[in-house]
Amino acid sequence: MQKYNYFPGFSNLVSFFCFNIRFTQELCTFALLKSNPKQQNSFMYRNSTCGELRLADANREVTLAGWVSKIRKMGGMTFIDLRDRYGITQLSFNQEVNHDLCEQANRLGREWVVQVTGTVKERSSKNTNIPTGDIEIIASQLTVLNASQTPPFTIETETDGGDELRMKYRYLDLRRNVVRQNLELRHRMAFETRRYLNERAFLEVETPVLIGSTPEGARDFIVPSRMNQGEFYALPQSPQLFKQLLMVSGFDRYFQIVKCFRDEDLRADRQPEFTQIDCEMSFVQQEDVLNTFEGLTKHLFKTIKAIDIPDFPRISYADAMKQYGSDKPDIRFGMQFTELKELTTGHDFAVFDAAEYVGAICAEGCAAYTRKQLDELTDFVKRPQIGAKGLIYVRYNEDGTLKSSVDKFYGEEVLKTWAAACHARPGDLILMLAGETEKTQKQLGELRLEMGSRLGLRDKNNYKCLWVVDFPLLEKDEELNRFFAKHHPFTSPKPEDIPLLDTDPGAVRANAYDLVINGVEIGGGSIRIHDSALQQKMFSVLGFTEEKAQQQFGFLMNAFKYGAPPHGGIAFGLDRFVSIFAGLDSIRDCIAFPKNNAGRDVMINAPSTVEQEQLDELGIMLKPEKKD
RNA sequence: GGUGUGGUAGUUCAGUUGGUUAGAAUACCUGCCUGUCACGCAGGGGGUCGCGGGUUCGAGUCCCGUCCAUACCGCCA
Repeated sequence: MQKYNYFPGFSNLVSFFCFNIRFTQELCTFALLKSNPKQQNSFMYRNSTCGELRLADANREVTLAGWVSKIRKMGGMTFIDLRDRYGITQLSFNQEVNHDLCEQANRLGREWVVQVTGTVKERSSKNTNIPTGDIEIIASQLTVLNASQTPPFTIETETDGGDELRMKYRYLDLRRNVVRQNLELRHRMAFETRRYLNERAFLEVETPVLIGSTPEGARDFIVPSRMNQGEFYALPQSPQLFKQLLMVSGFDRYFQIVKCFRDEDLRADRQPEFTQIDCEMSFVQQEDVLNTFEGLTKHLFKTIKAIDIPDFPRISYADAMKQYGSDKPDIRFGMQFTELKELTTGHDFAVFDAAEYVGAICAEGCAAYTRKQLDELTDFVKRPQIGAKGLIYVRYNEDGTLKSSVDKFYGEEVLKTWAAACHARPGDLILMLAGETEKTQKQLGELRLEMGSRLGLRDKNNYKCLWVVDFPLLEKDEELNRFFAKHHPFTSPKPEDIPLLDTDPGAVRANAYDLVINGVEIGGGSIRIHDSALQQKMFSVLGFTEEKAQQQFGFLMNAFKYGAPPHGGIAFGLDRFVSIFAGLDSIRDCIAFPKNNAGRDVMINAPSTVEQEQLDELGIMLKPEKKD
């Protein structure tokens, strides 16, 4: 319903033009605005943006273009908030000064695209909430570039739209300040990453997106090949093999900000296509990689958020599991585990006596927790997702007395030894879980995070970085009774652990490392195997036959025969990195067009069925739908 | 594949023990208003209560199924 067509016959031409101009401008403005905002003056639709005019510009005649954000009709006067990417500028129309123009302004609607020419004037009543609040434009000419339907939700910072609707109309959602700012942050982080790596002689090299499928790791997205019927490409889960080949080629320092694909179920922090800052270096050891990318991380914190981060602490995988029950500990707060197995056995309490592991955390100042709060915590750990059988607590009261849920079995003297082991003080609450070691540590880790949240110890603006090192090389799948690579099959074992490959593969540690920020795994990498014999050995431990290994990774092992340098690398998840910087709970908010929980793009409705003709060309026949 | 939460006006939500014509705010439309900036005031339109079945004299409300959304578990080298 276009009430006013100001350009009958011309509107298509105009919008085509408009698009081209805007597009060119988008590419230039970021750099231009920094150096000299006035350089934009020569563009055809506008000579200023809605964010730049100030009191100093008073009496200038300017032309702006943008979207009608709000109209306030006062009777004889009308005010319009005109919005573009750079901000909001108030347009002022006065019936006494220009009756027809004011009438024209009154007929505009939200989100109409207009061009306005007028004079910058100091406001008689200023708005201190916006940067342009000291001035307004006394309009002399108004052109409607395009009308708009009423948007399905308000395009404001505090929108009334829910997530589902915002995703369906993502192009409108992206007009909102908060969402656009997330993408601007993403741009700056990618830009600073390129600057930092470029200054250190890294080359950005593009690697193919249509590659072959490999059995290890996540499920591949598969692309049928028309020219090779019955055969399929796969989309890369990472450019892993190619970046290693680039090292063999002598590129020495490679990086790429690159889309990667994994056909697995989604989460708030997992999308089927995501972006990695993918890096590889030659002639380096673990220490070199950690220093280089600790430097990158510090550079980003410094340049983007103006925060100086001290040197990152390091923790071994084994210690992380023992102290935090997680391979990505949130070290914004302490509350490390205390093992109490020895102090709990021999008191006829069957649960503890039978348990392989008894662990405790000490929640400072929580001794006064009510029955209800303790029940909530018990329910929390008993949820199927966590799966603990129950929760034992010990209150260390302010008066120094101790009270526990297992008083029947343990006297106060024993409880005191627990409290001492946990470094608990009067006023603290000790929470205990028992059971099989690995499982219980993970459960206790979840409880620790929950307590950290409840106690407000996980401040989004407090950043704690951590290297987790010495990951195990292999992980045993108990069901299949075989080993899988924990990182990937090209990760090198620690030299001193190589003999264990034959005797105790599960105990072999890898030259692998993860960067963890505030309990989020931001990046991970390893020093690779560069010796074809060791690589062959690795494949055999992983249960590949020689033929199978040759078939899947033959090109890599062949390449290693032609002078592969020692090399290693790392990959950062850009989406997660940005969402940590932006304080977001979900990576979707820093992705322009994300997928929903079911892997759908609800805006363009993908995935979708294809024409029979397309299937025929590919030689693909669909299975009939299952009928039960 | 599993568990939890949700689905009511364009939108965000409320809706009591199952009981009269399903409400609020906001958005939208109309009128009034010359300094608003969350403008204000008056009025108006707007509903297949996700869908299907069942229980009941009677279902937005209870039961079963199903679809959609979302968080998590499995999965994610």
